[in-house]
Amino acid sequence: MKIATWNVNSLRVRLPHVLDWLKTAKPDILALQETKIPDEEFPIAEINQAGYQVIYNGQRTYNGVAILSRKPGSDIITDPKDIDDAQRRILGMTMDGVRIINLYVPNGESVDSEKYQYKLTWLKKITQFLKQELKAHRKLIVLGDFNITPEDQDVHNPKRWAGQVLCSEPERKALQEIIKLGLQDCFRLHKQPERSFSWWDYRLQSFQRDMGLRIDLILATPDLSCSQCYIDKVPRSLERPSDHTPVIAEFN
DNA sequence: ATGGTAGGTTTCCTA
Repeated sequence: MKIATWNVNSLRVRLPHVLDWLKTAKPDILALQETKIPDEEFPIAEINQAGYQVIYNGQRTYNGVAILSRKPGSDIITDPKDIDDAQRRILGMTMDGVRIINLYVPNGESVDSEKYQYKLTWLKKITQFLKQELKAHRKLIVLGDFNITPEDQDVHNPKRWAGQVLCSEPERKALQEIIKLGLQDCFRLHKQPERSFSWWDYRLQSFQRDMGLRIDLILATPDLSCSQCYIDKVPRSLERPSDHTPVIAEFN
C-alpha cells in the first residue's frame, strides 16, 4: 500500500496539481490538509473521475482535511470524543484493515502566543485520542502536517530556529509522547538524504535556497512493515505551488 | 536585522 500526505494550501487553487500528481504517483491513499473549502463545495466529481473515493472535513477560509482513497473507507471519524474543536483538523477512516488518521496540527504562530498554547493543548488531547485508537487498531497510520520538526536534522538552520515555533522543545516533546504510544516516524526508518524537507516558506526564495523544514510526517505502528518513505519535491517546484510537498510511505 | 509571499466570502488574518 502506498500512502501520502500533502498540505495543499487551498484545494481550490491546487486541484490541478493534485489531479496531476495522482496520475503520476498513483497512491492508494492521499491525505490532504488545508483544503480551505466547505464540505458543500468540495470538488467530488473531479476526484471521482480520477479514480478516487473521497471523504472530507472542511470549513471556509481555514484548515480542512480530506482523504482520497482507491476504495471507500469505513468508520469515518471527524470529531473524536473530548476534542471539542470547531476548527476542522481531524479525519480518520479504515481501509483494507488499516486505520488512517489524517491530522492538520495547529501552527502555533509563535511560542509566546495564545495559538501556541492552543497547539499544545490540542496535541495533548490528540494524544489521548490516539491512545484509544491504538488499543483498537494494530495497523494504524497517523499522518499529516504536524507543524513540528522532530529533530534538528529536520531543520535547514537549527541555530536560527532554536526555540522558535515548529522547533521548540515543548512541541517536540508532545510529538515524542505520540510516538511513544507505539508509532514510528516512517521517514527515519530508512537512510535519507541530508537536508530532507517537506515545507519551504513562500518568502525569501526559500525553496530555491533549500531553506526548509520537515514537518509533514507519516507515523505508523510496527505491525505495518514500511518498505520505503520519501519526499517528492517536484510539486513544490511547479508554477504556483503549495508551500508543502508530498511525503510518501509504502507498506508491504 | 524581523524583512519577505501566498490564500482567502481580503483592506486583515493565518501560515
